[in-house]
Amino acid sequence: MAVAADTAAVGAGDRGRPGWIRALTDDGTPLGPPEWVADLPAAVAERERESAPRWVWAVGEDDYGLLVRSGVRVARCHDVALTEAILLGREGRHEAPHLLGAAWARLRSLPVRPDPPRQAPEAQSALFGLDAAADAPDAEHRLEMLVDVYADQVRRIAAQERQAPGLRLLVAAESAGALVAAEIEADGVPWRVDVHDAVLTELLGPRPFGDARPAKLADLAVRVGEAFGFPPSRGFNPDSTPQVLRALRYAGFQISSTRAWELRQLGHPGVELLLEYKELSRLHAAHGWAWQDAWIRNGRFHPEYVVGGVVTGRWATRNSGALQIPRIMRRAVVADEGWKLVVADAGQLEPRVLAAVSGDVGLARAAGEGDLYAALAAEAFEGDRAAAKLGLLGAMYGQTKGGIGPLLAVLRSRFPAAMGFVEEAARAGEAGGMVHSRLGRTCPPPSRRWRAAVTGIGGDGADEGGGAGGGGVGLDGGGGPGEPGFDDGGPDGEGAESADFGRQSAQVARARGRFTRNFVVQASAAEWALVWLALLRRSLAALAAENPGSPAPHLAFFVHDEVVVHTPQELAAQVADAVAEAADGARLLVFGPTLVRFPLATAVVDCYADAK
DNA sequence: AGCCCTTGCGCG
DNA sequence: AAAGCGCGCAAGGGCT
Repeated sequence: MAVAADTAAVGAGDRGRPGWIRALTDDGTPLGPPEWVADLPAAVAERERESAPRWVWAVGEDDYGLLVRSGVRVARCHDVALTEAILLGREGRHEAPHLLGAAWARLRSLPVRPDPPRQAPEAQSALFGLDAAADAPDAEHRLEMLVDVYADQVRRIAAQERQAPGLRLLVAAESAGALVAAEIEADGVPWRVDVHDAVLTELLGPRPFGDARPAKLADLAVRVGEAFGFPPSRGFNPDSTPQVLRALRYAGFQISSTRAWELRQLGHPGVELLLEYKELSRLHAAHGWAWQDAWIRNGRFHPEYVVGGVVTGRWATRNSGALQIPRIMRRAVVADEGWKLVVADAGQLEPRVLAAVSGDVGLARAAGEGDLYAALAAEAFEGDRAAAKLGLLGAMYGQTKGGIGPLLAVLRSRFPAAMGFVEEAARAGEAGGMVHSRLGRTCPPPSRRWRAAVTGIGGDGADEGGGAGGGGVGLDGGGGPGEPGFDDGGPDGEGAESADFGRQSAQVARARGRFTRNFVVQASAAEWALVWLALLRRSLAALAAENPGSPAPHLAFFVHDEVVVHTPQELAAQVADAVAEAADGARLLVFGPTLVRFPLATAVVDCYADAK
């Protein structure tokens, strides 16, 4: 009487090993009673072999992480927490709690409590997105909650079919992203500690004891101090911005900051030393020996991704700075013996995405070429590629100064649909409205502070963006994305009357306009990349299945528009093909028929640093 | 000692 | 040549 289920909900038990499984139809209707299994990873692996259902779980980061650590991989999932965040975002409630407990409470019109804080990885399996309080429901009850919330999410997605037809794909891709993230975290980036050491030693001198400054930095610090007239005994610290500022002002320079580009204009002999110090100091602090101790285990760097951690849907990382690995440190990323790295970079991704989402035929034609900027330059900028690039980037970021005006004017006249698209998004943002990505991810609404600063009223009026259970919006103070710190226009209420209130409020409004202008592009680009990743993951699994005699290739790294696959050498060519096919598949799924292409710069290398 | 903010730079 | 999006992270420094 085995029923082949499309979908199966899964719940981890408190100790991680036992758990519950329940077969469902794809709309969440149970096909039978919950089934207790003594060894959850083994049971999941068995069902995966039998029917490869779409697994439903509360928090992929935890639930799938547990499975992966037990050596189990699955093909598909529905991640309730990530889905809830996307659905809440469409309601303008980005800050509302989104884990299973909160989602279920909202569904039942019960009081919604804040999401529990993240726990150490060892404790994660027990959490299941719920408070570990004394009244936390047992595993079987949690499975019921999971099934209820899943069915509700399926209904909510279906209800948005007209306004957001891409939502189903977005949820699938976001969930698949969580699979990729968990697998990369477990497999890790191949990282040669000896090479890392060699690079550090070459640049900084030998590893110092404790947290002493490495020799090269100590030496530079003294020389910088001397150059600016500090006797060595005074202990000049180039890491201290106020000290550097004082020194330079004392030397007669009018300088507003110690940013590198500003220092470079000074022409003081100490500046070069200072810049060298700053560069090396940063390398040491951010990716030096301490970082190595913390993050490299057994020749692998294990980053922690936060899927959908950025408002635009880009991934973030926790603690390791994985998305900011300095180019020079990529020399330490080396394939194992007999293996290769396939490194693929989707070049000029955002302008291509703009061409696709805006439906601008002229820009799409340029984006059908290998070098979009060159094509654009030939078409509208008399062959001046630099001008074409500057103009297009300026249009996507909302640049107004630096002589960009004429370039934007050319773009407006030649590519009205593309320019109209970003300018419409900017106007919506300035007016406090919401914008959406290609697949339906929604930008956050303006904060209370933003509205107060723009309208001059209602600094703390009724603000709850509707919705049961409200909870949690909490501190609205920091200024959200697109809302860089702005002053409240004066020490007290009379700011609203002051002469420059209008100017300030326009400035604040425009800042949000730049955010929404960029959101529609960056968020759509993130979706293309997510689908690319998901399709590639599927192809790699198929490739592994076709080559049982060979170890399996695996995704090793992902940064916004770039992937690294670690593969047995004999499969490298096929992996490179798979990467390209996935890119084209993502184009079709996300954008449908379009002239736009997403060409990749792909390299098969031993060392990441050799890819570019 | 620890919190919170600012600064500056790494990445895309 | 410098002002235009999204982030994470470390260090300094003011505060409690």
